[in-house]
Order: sequence, then C-alpha cells, then structure tokens
Amino acid sequence: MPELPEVETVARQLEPLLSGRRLRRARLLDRRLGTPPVASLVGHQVERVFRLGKQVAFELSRRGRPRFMAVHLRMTGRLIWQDGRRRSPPDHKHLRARFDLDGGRLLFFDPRRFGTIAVVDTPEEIAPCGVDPLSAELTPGALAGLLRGSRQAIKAWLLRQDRLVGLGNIYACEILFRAGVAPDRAAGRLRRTDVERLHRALRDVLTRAIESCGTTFSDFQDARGVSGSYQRYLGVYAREGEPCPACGRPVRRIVQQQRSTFYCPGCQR
DNA sequence: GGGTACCTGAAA
DNA sequence: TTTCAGGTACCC
Repeated sequence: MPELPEVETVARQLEPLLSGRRLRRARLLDRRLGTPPVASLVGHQVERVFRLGKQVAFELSRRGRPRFMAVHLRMTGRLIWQDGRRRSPPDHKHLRARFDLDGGRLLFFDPRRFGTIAVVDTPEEIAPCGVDPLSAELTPGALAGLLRGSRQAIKAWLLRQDRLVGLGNIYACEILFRAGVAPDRAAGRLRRTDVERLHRALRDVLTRAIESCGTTFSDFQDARGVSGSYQRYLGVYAREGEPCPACGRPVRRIVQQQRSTFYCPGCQR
C-alpha cells in the first residue's frame, strides 16, 4: 500500500493509536533491515505519527529529547497495530519487525523484504528532497518551475522523488488521465494550460484518494489494518482494453522504464 | 537518463 | 513455467 495516499492513511490511523504510548521492546526480525538502532528508542514515548514523502515517520522522545524512526513500506510493507489483549496472529509469516508498546504492539510485515527502517535525530535526515504535492509550496508556478527544462517523459518525471515526493505508478497514471496529458509528452514542453490542469489533477486525485483511504487491490482486511476504496475511482490504471470512463475508447497500456503506463489515447494529448 | 538488481507470491 | 507487481539504489 505504498504511495502517498496509502502512507498518509497509515500514518493517520496509527497516530491516535500510538500517541502517548511508551516503547518497551523493539526487535528486528530480518537481517535485510540492517542494524538501525531501534533498541535505543526503548523507553521513549511516541509523540506523533506522520507522513514524510512515502515514509511513515514516528517522533518519539524521552526527557524532552526527540528522536525519529522512519519506515518505508516500498512495495509490500504493512504496519499493523495490535491491541494488547489480542493474541498474536498464528500466522507470523513475513513479520519483519515488532515493536511492543504499552497496551499493544506495532507489527511490520513485508513479504518482498524491500522495506526499510531508519532511526535518526532529525526529520531532515529522513526527508526525501522533493516537494510534497499537497503542500502550499506547490503552486502552479512552482510546478512549472520544477518542470522547466526537463526532456524526460512526464510519466517518468512524476515518479522522480527528487522533484515531487509521494507519487507512484498508480497515481502518476491517474493524475495524467485526469489532467488530459499524454504520458510520453516531454515534461519541460507542457504548455501553461497543461501545467495548470496537471496541478489541479495532483490535488484532486490525491485528496480524493486520501478521503478513500487509498487504493487496495488484494482485498484483505484486518482489524486495524488498512483497506482503501479508491480503486473504485480509478479511470485507467489496470484497465487495459476497458472503455475509458470519459470517452469510451479502449484504455491502452504501454511500458515506460520497465513499468506499465495506462492511458486513454482519446482523452490524453 | 535508461537498464538491472533486489525479493516473494499471485496470476496467467 | 513465465510474467507481473503499489519502489528505489546503483550501474554505465
């Protein structure tokens, strides 16, 4: 569940569940995670949970000194809060890290093992360098400035985390569809009206997706896990051959950077 | 910039 | 058996 809306959803759900609880034990269960000093956070209290780019960030503190843990879900990571009274699930398959807090535990599952965990002293050390598409900073003019001079295809450009943070394959496709911009257009060649439509589409699609708690394909549900409903609104993603919801022409799939791009050749120019 | 690699599981 | 997957680090 790993693009901006899904990460935002996870952070919002965890925030009230974890805030104020003290960390009692922290265990990494997969060598691939390396050796972030999670044990040094034991005894700290969770102050807040928030999204930073595509990462779920935890601010913890002890005696007024803040520290931060950042979890990147990558492709298949999931963070699940489990109430203290409930027993651990019998199926601990893919459990990669476990954090015991007062009254419950935070479990990190990750089948593909691409996820990462970092422990740092300041949020700047976590922060990816791009602009958050939902921040007030990203005006249409600012977006035009970022795009200027780029010869990259706009679809590939939207995936660059050093320009905008948080977009992935699903939302890059959906945003271009909403904006009516063809995915192979050169990013720096978009006209002013294209940039304005792109800016609006960024806001509209992401805001709506967050309201829907993100997109979920595999439809498992868990007590406190996340299952979104934005897939209901997807216009083109994973809809190759189906009629475009706007014009009825079949949705087309192409490959850019070894990844699928879905678009409507009628609506996107 | 674009290709390749990193992992595992589900679906074709 | 092969292909595909919501991500990104690292190679030329």
